[in-house]
Formats: sequence, structure tokens, C-alpha cells
Amino acid sequence: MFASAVGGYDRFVPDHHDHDAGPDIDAGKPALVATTEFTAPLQKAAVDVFGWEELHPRQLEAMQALMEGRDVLAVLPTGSGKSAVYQVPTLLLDGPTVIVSPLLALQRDQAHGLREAGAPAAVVVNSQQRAAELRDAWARLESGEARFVFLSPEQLAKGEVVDRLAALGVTLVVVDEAHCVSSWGHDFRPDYLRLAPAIERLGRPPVVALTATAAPPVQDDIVERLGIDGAARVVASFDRPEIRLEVSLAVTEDDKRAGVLECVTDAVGRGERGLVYTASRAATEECAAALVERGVTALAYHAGMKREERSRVHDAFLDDTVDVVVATSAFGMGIDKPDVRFVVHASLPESLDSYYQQVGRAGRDGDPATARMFYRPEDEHIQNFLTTSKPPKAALKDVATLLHVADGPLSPAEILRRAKAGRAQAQRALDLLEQAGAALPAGTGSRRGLEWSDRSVAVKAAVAVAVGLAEAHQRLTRSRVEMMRGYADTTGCRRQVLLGYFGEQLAEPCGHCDTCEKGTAAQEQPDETGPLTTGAEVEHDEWGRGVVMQVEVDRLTVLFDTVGYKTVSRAILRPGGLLELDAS
DNA sequence: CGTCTCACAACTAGTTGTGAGACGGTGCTCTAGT
Repeated sequence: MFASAVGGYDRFVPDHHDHDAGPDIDAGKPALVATTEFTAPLQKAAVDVFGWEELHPRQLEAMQALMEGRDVLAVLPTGSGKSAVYQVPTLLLDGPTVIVSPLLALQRDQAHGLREAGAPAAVVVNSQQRAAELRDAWARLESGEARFVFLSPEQLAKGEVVDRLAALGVTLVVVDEAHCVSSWGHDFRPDYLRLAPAIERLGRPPVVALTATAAPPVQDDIVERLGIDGAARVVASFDRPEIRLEVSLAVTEDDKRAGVLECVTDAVGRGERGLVYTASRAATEECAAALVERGVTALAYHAGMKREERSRVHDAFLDDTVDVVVATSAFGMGIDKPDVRFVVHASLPESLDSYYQQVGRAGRDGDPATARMFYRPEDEHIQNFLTTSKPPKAALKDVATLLHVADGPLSPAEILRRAKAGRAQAQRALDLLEQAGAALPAGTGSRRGLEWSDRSVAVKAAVAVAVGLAEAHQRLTRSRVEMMRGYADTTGCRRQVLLGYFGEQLAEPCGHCDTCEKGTAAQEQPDETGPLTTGAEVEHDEWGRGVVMQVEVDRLTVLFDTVGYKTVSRAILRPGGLLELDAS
């Protein structure tokens, strides 16, 4: 729409470290982005509608790829204008943009934000709306007035919603907080893994997956699950030098508790505000109460609380009426508060991905902030319990048999009702059978459901494949917990370890994490001079193919396709990227 | 896998030990009852 209105406005966009208030997202990347036929129209639309005088090179790179019809995976820090990546192109495209967003509160805030910015109308479609609101939302989309529609992956799992969207001629699909595809899709919210077929049914417009945190294997998983293999990857630096990293090992629960309370009380005494993450709901309440007893204004936050109360805590944190929020992992997505000065972990998080996401909520204003983790070796077990559910073998057999003998498609509701297994187990079994390709979506209208893919495939064989998938995922999540533990126990520079996990090599120890100051980091310099460097492919007799994720003095961390992360001794190296069998 | 709670025993009247069992995170959506 703006293309014809633009002329004579063609130049390179330089790097703007000097007046960029957000994090430096450009380290190690080319500062210039090639100008294309879309550069000028994008810049003009950004100024005219949103008042953005300059687009960051990374933003522009992602937008240009989308305009060329390519898919994009953009990994950009929060506060760097991730949303602009789809907002501006939408102005130049003919149809509406569909934004898949994981939380209803987030959808509401984002739609509201667009309204404030003076952008074309945005609507929200979800189960919390009244019938009249929904009718209105659809009417505005169908009239062409609304150009943005926010919805959950669960909405896109509904055939009638997809059909209705398809009729609108969707020209762009956005998967916001795209790390959820990888972290939640496999079990917790399986509709994340059903986005690819839904996008196909929308006519397969370009897709942009947006997230602030995704290690290379997670990026691969997102791209694969969304079916956007050829996506342009726009990945900014993960480094947040303003955040000081510290870890304290505690022997007893009492020591750990005392450490957390002292650390938080001291920080609040200096006038700082921040977050405490715990592993359980009970621990949030216990810790918040202990802080209050010490004169700190603290509130607990977890998913067991009423919606209203959760939003009250959320607001209190944003408008500084509370110094500390003590929360489970439920707190944080969508929080963009600039002056969070500390993030304290009172337990080991489930993965370095989660850890970095939580830590990254500190110091958004660029001023110094602290990330301090207190942990006990025992903490590893609760994460293993929480993140790894055993394959539901009995339920798998049960559900597979139902599908195998059925005459036509069965609706998921009917399958759950007829299964002998509990609802949750049966649902998980159904998801796994679908992932295994044994159960396929079939039928139309009210007859829509799932059916057995191929009668010649035996129940037993399909169950075996599904169990294999579940076990592989179980091994991966366990190895991710081990990586978390490895970070906690390292004597090397923490920033080097953390950035290495995200595929970024820091040449020198950072000089201001706890291990650097203790002096242990200097003795643990990674040696990248040998035959194996980060990113190299290796082969192990038992574990199969893997990619080197990290190189240390005498050991390597390798991510294997089948068994997840493994740390192996350098001594077992053989020429040609082969590893000896006796690795441990 | 570890921690906590509870019931109960053993012991002698207030406390300590033991074994079994429950519990531990993230959200959307639909439905039944107010």
C-alpha cells in the first residue's frame, strides 16, 4: 500500500550503538544490511505509522526477508523491538496478520499496545470473550478494518477457526514467544506441535517465529516443528554484560534459605527491587512470608493463585508497590520492566534456557544487575521429576487399540471418554500417537477426529514408536537438567559457559562473574585450537551423531541426537570426529 | 528422588522413632452449576 508512495529514500542503515537504549544486539554481526526494494517502504511505514525514525539492522533484515516471502526465525532480546518485525510488514501487506501468543494476558496487552501506537486495529480471539465480543472481532477482521488477530495455539487447533481465518487471506503468521513450541509443545501444550498443519491450511503464508532465548538446538526444534526449514535466522548476541552472574552452593536446606533471605534483604536495603524464583508453589509462599517478616515487601506468585490475585501481584511489581516477587516459573513472560536489579534463584531451574530467560529479566535498562543462584545438589532431582514424565505405556496401548478397531474417525473427546486410562494419561498417549504418525486427523465438520493411519500398522508397532519418542524426549530433558547442574558446578567463567550454550564464543573470561573474581576461571580456558571446535560434528559408536556444543581444557560437551547432552573426555578423541565407546 | 506429613508404636506421661504415602510446574478450553 505504501510502495507507490515512496521514492528517493535509499541508504544503508548504520549501526546505532550510540543512542540505542536497549541491549546491544549486534555483537559479532555485520552492521550493515543490504538494501532491497522493500527497505525504503519499510522505513517509511515505520516512521509514518509508528514514529520510529530508525530501524535496527537486525529488525530490518528480518522484515526484508518476510517481504521477500521467506520464513524467519528471529532471536532478539526483549526490548529490542521484536514486535516491530511483524508490525511494520503488516502495513505493507494486503491481508491480516495472525499472531500466535501463549498467554491470554499477553494477547490482551499486545493488542492494547498496538492500539496505543496508532496502528491499524488489532483484535483478540479466545475463550474468555463473550459471544458479542467474538462476533465483533470477526466482523472487524472480515470487513478488513482489523489487520492483526491474536490467538492461542489451542484456537488454531480448531478447524472452524482455521477455516474462517483462511477465508480472510492471511498474509503473515507470527509465532510469538516461539521457544514455547519447543518447551511446551512436546507434552504440556501439544497444540504447539499442531501449528504446522494449521499454517498449511491457512494457505502457507510466510511465518516469523520470534523469541528472546533459544539455544541452537532449540532453534532447530522450533524450525522443524513449525515446518519452516528454510527460514532465515536472524540471531542477535545473547551477551548481557550488565548482569553479574553468581552461584552459591549450599549444603543444607537451612543454609540455602538463609543465603537467599540475606541476599534479598541486603539488596532491598540498598533500594533495589527484584525477583526470586523457586521450584515449588509452597516455597514461594514460605519465602515471601519470611521476607515480610524481615521487613521486605514481598508477594508470592504461582499458577495455583486466582487469576485476579495474580494480576494484582503483576501490577504491584510493575508500579513498584512491592519490592520483591517470589515466584515459580509462572511469572515473567511479557514482563518488560526496565529496572529489575536482581534475580535470585532459590533452586536449580530446569534448563539453561529457562535460567537465562529468568535472569534476563534483570538490568533491561542497561544498568548493573545481579543474577545469583543458590542451589543444593538435591535440587536436580525435583527438576528431573517435574520435567520428565515416563512414557504412558498402558494408556498408549489402550488408546491405540481404540483407534485401530474404530470404523471411522473418533473425536478426541470420545477417545478420552472411552479410554480406560485417566484423562491426562490418555491425552498424552493420544498426542504421542499423533506425533508418531500412527493417528492422523481425518473427517470434516462434526465428524472431524483422529483415525488410525494405516490398518496394516500393528498396535504394538505404533506403541513402540510412541514410547521411543517419549523416551528420547525424556533423555533430552534430563540431559538439559544436567547441563544446568554443569553450569552451577563450573569453575570456569560462567558467562563463557552460558554464552557457549547459546552458541556464542566469548574469547576471554568476562572478568566479573564469581568464578572470574575467585580466579578459577583463568585456569579453565577453553582450548579451541584442537581438531574439535564448537559446532563440529562427531560420531559415537553407541550414541550416534552429535554436535560439539562446548570445548573445555580436558572435556567436550556434545549434544547427541538420541541421548541429549553428554560431557566426554577429550582423551577419547579419534581422528575423523569419532569418539571412543568408553566415554562416560 | 527427596521431603514432608501422618498415624502409630514404644515408651512411660512428654518425646522420639519408623514406615507408608502423598506431593512436587508451566495454560488453554469446555462444561456444569450458581
